[in-house]
Amino acid sequence: MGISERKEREKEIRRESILDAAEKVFFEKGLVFTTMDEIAELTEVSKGTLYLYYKSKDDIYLGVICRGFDLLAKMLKDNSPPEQPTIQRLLNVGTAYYHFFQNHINYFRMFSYLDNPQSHSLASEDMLKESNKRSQLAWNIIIEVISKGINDGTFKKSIDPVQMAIILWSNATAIMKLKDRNDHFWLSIINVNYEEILQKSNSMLVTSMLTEEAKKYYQSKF
Amino acid sequence: MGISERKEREKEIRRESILDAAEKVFFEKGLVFTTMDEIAELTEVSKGTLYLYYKSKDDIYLGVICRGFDLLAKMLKDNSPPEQPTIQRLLNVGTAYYHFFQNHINYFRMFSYLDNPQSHSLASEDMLKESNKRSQLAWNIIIEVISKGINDGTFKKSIDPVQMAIILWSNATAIMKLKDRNDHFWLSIINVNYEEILQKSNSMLVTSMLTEEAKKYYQSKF
DNA sequence: TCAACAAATGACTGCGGGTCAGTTTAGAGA
DNA sequence: TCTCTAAACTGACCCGCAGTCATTTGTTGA
Repeated sequence: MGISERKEREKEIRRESILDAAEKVFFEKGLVFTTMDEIAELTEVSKGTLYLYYKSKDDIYLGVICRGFDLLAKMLKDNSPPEQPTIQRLLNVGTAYYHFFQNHINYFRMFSYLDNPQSHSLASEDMLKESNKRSQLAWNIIIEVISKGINDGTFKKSIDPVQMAIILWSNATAIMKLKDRNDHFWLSIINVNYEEILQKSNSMLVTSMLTEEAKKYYQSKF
Repeated sequence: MGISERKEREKEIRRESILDAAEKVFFEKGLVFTTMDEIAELTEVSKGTLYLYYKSKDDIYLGVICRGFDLLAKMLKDNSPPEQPTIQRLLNVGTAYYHFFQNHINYFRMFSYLDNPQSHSLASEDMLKESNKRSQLAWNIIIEVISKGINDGTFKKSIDPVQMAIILWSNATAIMKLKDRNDHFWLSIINVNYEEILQKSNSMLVTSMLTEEAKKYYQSKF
């Protein structure tokens, strides 16, 4: 009989509807200033019910973060079709990340929750693993592109794809975070063009990856 | 009469003794799990007194962060005496930062508080400005080194010192954060040698800065 | 010795995450 | 159609903690 399956589906729907509401409130107020009562009210459910579906406020937060990773992975994937030349793919991945940053800044900001392991004590291990799994999907896309580039002679053989992915990703993330901080808060060091910095640092790093042939071939790009 | 001066001094001492205590607790438990009662007890003072000296828990946290910046700036400065060749100075600044990361990891971790502007609403603007001022000291050291390198022909004229400082610093910070996260928590992607990554990315970036002459002269370094 | 002022105290308040005893609902069996 | 039971749901309540403030303690200068 399909009853237990239907129940399962309904449960899933409720889980999602909690995330729908939570997302709205988190986007507006951030983790600290969001209360469980607000989420409950917007979900049209009692506070107690929230705890039937998620172990803690932090777990709900991680639930929303998972959505962010899924969206990011999708954007990266859609913008780096395998038929393009490798270097174009890599540049497109970078561009897609920047678009994610611009158009889904709320998700982007939520990600920094994961940077601060002190706060994790409040989150369940399950949700941490889950969010980690989702983030892995995004990583794999870049790693795959770099690997392919090494095989097809675009990038130096000496490069380790995982290492390089970490370098490129970290660099981009760090600079976008700074940009965000300066866009919305006072501490701007004066006029710093972060988009330009991102461009420059990225091209420095990518250039160092290229083989001599690829460099000749693509030098018009830089 | 020197009485008001003495009082002033005593107040300063008390302010510092609060930070002494707070530092211990924060280092051990982190911001979230530290209570004002604990800090009060360790300072041997009542909770109310804490609020005579600092506006909030977050302000005390920022007070400790300021100490971290002072220490960092000192370490960077001590390790980059102006008489050294520029490139050596820049590399030494990098090494000093890494030493700071290794030996004063607690301060390093506290810095990420500033990355998350959402949490700032609880901190007073005064303390935020103060901590920002202290961090500026560290920035200035790198900017100065790079500027000098541009003048003495080590680095390309096309480089903007502030931009380059941001790039180098962001890169190093991001990778050290990842290393920290992996050293102490589960989510390690497997065997990733972060020290090597730091080395590589840094040398990629620094190499791209060098003039052709400097490259020839120092190529043995890389 | 005392008035006036400053410093320090700790019981108290308010808030919010999390709990759980009790209520409602929905499906199974008669 | 009418129980009966288990699962879903509820919201009053608990507890820990940041921050407050009326009161006490200490200091200074006359």
